Amino acid sequence: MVERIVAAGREVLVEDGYDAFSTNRVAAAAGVSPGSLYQYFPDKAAILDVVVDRYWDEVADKVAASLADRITEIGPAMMRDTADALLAALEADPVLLRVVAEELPIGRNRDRLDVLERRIRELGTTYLAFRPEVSRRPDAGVATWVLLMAIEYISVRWVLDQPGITREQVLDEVVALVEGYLVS
Amino acid sequence: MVERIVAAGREVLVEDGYDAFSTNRVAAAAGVSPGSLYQYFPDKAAILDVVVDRYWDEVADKVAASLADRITEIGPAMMRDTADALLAALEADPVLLRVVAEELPIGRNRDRLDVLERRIRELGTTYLAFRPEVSRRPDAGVATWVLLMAIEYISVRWVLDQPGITREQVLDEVVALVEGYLVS
Amino acid sequence: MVERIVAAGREVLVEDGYDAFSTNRVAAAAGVSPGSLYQYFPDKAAILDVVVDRYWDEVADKVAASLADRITEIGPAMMRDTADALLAALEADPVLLRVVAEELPIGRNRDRLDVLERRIRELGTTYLAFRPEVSRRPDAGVATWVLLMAIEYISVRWVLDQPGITREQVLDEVVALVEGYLVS
Amino acid sequence: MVERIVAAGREVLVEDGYDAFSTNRVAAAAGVSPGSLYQYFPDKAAILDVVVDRYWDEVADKVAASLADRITEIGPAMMRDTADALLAALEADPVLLRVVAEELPIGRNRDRLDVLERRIRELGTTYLAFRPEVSRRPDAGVATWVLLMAIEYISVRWVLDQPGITREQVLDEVVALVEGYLVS
DNA sequence: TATGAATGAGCATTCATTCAT
DNA sequence: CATGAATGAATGCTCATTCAT
Repeated sequence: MVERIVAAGREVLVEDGYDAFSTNRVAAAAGVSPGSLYQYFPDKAAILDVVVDRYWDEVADKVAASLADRITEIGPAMMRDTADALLAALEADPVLLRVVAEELPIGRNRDRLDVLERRIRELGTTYLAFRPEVSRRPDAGVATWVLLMAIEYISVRWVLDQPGITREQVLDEVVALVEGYLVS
Repeated sequence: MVERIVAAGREVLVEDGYDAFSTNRVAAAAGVSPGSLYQYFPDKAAILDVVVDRYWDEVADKVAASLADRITEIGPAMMRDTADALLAALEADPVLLRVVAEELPIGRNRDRLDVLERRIRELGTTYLAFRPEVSRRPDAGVATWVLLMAIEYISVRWVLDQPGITREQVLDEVVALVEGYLVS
Repeated sequence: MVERIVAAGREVLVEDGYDAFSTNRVAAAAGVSPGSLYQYFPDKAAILDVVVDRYWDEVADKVAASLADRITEIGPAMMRDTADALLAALEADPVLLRVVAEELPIGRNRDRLDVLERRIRELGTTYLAFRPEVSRRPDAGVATWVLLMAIEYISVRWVLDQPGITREQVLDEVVALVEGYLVS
Repeated sequence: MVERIVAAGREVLVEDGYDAFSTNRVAAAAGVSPGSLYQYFPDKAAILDVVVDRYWDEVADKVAASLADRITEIGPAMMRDTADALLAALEADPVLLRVVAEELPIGRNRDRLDVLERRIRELGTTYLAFRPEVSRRPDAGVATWVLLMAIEYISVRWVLDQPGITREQVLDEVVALVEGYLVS
């Protein structure tokens, strides 16, 4: 039932945008009565939270899967593949990405995103700490955060704004950005 | 009167968030009747637009002013000062920044931000085109876009999330990011 | 509940006139919340429509009932009884009649009235076609329309304006009008 | 100035209907400020009253003019010409007629119409009183009222509803109605 | 006189939430 | 558990009217 509701919520979001994300609408899409929603979720925001969480989890899982495949490698190729995986993950559902990234009152979702980011950050920090030859940056945690922000935003904006740059170019530039940063 | 309304709008936004930004609320804060709002603005969105425009204009003006002072210089120092100015501009009203960056249905503001970004992008593109020795990146337009996204988001997130990184560090890292990227 | 709302709507109309026919007013009179109105009616106009439809249906039913009783008869007596029935139907709620006939933006009701009129017109046309000896008028459809308009308006205005004419007189005159017209 | 306002009011009514008849709208159409309206009229309704009065006066004048030409004649021809004149007067501005007859909250205008009707009624009454051979109806006042209502409404509805009846037919039928009624 | 900015009560409508069934 | 009718506060916006200039 939770499944049904979450799926319906995502459907509404994708097909009609955040403005249409009303409890009645979601309930109707789920084929349940509005009252039933409140048996599984404390309020409307909670439903939205789960939908968005799921989305970011999907994205994270895809990137993580790619990362797992390349974890032994080091250097530009790994970076490129990771960025590629991120781009692919974001391109999988650009409509939902737009809603999530541009229509939502993000205050609510910030926390969840933070969790995700913290996870990646720890990963990167640990990685850089164990392979200090990769980076000349003084603080691995800081370096990871900086790169995380940069890559995240560049990827999202590229998918959403299509700023006249080819996919290959973005990947090249992201690699250059990371490499250049780490060695300086 | 337009002033009063815009000021009241900003006040409401800062003190109570976007959810409280209702016409009645703004009118009350301005000490006017709701009807008077419509003598100066076609609808609620128009008021919000002006408030947000003003905010980004303030930020842009501050960065531009700093840039004007350092225009002759080249290299890391200029970059650092510019990033510093941006950070300072964002730090001036972090509460409003949070509302503008996280609570607003950004669809509205995307256009405005695009304008701002396009302006900066042209500036950067031109600059890099005239001083090719500064950059090894193949496409000046692409390079500017990449750096713009990265610096913008890093700055905003640093101000909003205070991720346990000192101000000096962010500046150092931004400079490193830019320098490293351009030379690679 | 639909009943409650419609009854409340009629009440408001009768007691306070069309200007007071606001959703809040009707909801209050029905002892329901304004939101509940919209569970049963798409908008305010729909409520008004039903109230007015009901009224004209009542009038039509009363006249039809009288007509059914006298259908075998022919001539002045039937005409007089029918006019009597119409007058009685209109006199049943003169306050509502005034509101319906004089305060309403009739555009809405024109269509409904047209339906009613067309029904009667067909009746009359058929009747005259089958009993050509009753009328010398060349076109039964036209004759019915003419009489319909005349009787309708004379009756309504007599009830509403009370122009110093007795009830018996109006009936006499209506009969004379119809008889004289048909034989000339 | 009163002229300007009344003309503007009529213009608004004809061009945009009664819903658009707001003080601001009328003031704008008159090229005056809304405040100025209240120097010449106590309220919005008063403006509307004058506009509508003027309209009915125009109609009445035209009919009266026709009547004056034919006053010596007696019988069908006079009746026909008068009905013709009324039809012509109503056809002169069918848009305004529709607004006046169907969109207006007539309550206000009933009084004015009453005046007009009383005037005609007196005319008819006197006429019939002086030429008793014309009518067999017992009460000239009543007879005039009855005919007045019938002709008025038949004419208005014919112009507004165009019920598939030719102009010649209406005139024929109106004459038949009057003649038949008076001799019965 | 003429102005027009200001008013503010009022409107139709929505929707997250509740609770008796 | 599930329902869905009922809620009612809140919304964006209008417009007849006033009054200081």
